[in-house]
Amino acid sequence: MTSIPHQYALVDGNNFYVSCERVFNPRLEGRPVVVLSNNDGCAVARSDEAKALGINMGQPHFQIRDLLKQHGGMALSSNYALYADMSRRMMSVIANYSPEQEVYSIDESFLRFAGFKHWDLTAHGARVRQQVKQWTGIPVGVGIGPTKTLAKLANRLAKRHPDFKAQGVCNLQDLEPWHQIRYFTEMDVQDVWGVGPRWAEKLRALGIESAQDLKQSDPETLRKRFNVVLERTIRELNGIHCIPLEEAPPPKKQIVSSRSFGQLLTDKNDLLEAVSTYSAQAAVKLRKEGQAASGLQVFLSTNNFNPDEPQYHPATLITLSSPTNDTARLIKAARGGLNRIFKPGFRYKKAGVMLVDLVSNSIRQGELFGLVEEPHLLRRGCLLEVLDSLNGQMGQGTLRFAAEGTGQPWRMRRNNLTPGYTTDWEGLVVVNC
DNA sequence: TCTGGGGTCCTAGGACCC
DNA sequence: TCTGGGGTCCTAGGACCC
Repeated sequence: MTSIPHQYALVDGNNFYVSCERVFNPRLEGRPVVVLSNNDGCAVARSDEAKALGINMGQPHFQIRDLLKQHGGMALSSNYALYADMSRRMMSVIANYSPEQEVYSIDESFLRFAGFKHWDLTAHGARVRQQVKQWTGIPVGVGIGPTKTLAKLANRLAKRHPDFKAQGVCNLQDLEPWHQIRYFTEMDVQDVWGVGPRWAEKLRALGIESAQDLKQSDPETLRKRFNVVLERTIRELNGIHCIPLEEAPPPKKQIVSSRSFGQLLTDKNDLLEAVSTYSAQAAVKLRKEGQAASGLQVFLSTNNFNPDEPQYHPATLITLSSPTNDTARLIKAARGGLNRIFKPGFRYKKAGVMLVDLVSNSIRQGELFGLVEEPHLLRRGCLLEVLDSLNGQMGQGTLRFAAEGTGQPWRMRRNNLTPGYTTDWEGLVVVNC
């Protein structure tokens, strides 16, 4: 190959949720801190100090409570409004460093560098890092490589390997081939993007244990034993571009809103309220996406973790007569579904609503027998717009449907929630001089 | 006592059609 | 005894990601 291929960077927030909290509460620095999942269930983000204590991703809160206490640590409820807003800020800073950006997740962004041949990309990466830190307070790691998979791998080195951790940037182009082989050989095959625990186990059984082993495997053979996804990963490890940059997120194919309850539920009315609330939440997402749903699935679940408990995990799909994004219609469908699957005598832990068969609002077909209702539909549309805009300004749930209930005994636990520092006037940090 | 939530893609196999 | 073949669509299950 004569020309230098395009390069990709992966910029990724370190311990993102914890870092967001630390920006506004310096007392969290230097201590083990975890951020908990919904319902304060398990650890979904950990500070370096918490990782050093051996706290794992997804570990239940009750298992680590004492350990944290002993070490002066903290467990915070997740403050999603804060993280989403900090993410938006971080992404907009990163966007200044390339015309092509993919926002891959709440804390990760790919950049593509085409026509940057004469640039020192390592220095460029260092500038991204410095500026994100200065402008948002979030520390990030930067990995650079000729494919997205390699950029991911480089990012992992940047964040974890002692040789790069201090600078926080790793550009694979800077490494001599023998050097690269060493790092790839040190890396467990499961740490390659696209290889999960199941496949790692199967691969190890075939003698493929490191990233280097996988890189040198035959893509055709492994495609037959696994699938085309793993074949692509192998090619990407070898610098062959297979996974494109997605600058605009493709339209969603399904929208899920589900939640474990703060307590086990037996009363059908509580479940009806919960399912109505989840439908309303899903409907908001649906309208933001500019889509309408043709189907709605309702599901219920008892507590999986308790083997002594009688288990019941029903689900049902309701097909709507025409695609809709109207909260009222979706709530009605969901309640109908719940009535179908609910059985008394079980203690329910979780419920959810899934919107499926989504179609774009703009190309949506009129209902065969619905023409008479057009003016009515227009009015509904206006009503929903007002609802969304009011809730957008005043906070979700300010205005809601009666079916969602007022007591909401099933609401999730969030016992240690920090303020909405950047999204709520009440949450503004006050500095006493 | 206490164990998250929201997505995507791929494949195999069955149903159905001609 | 003997019972086609090829194509498409749909679904469930399994894997992955954050």
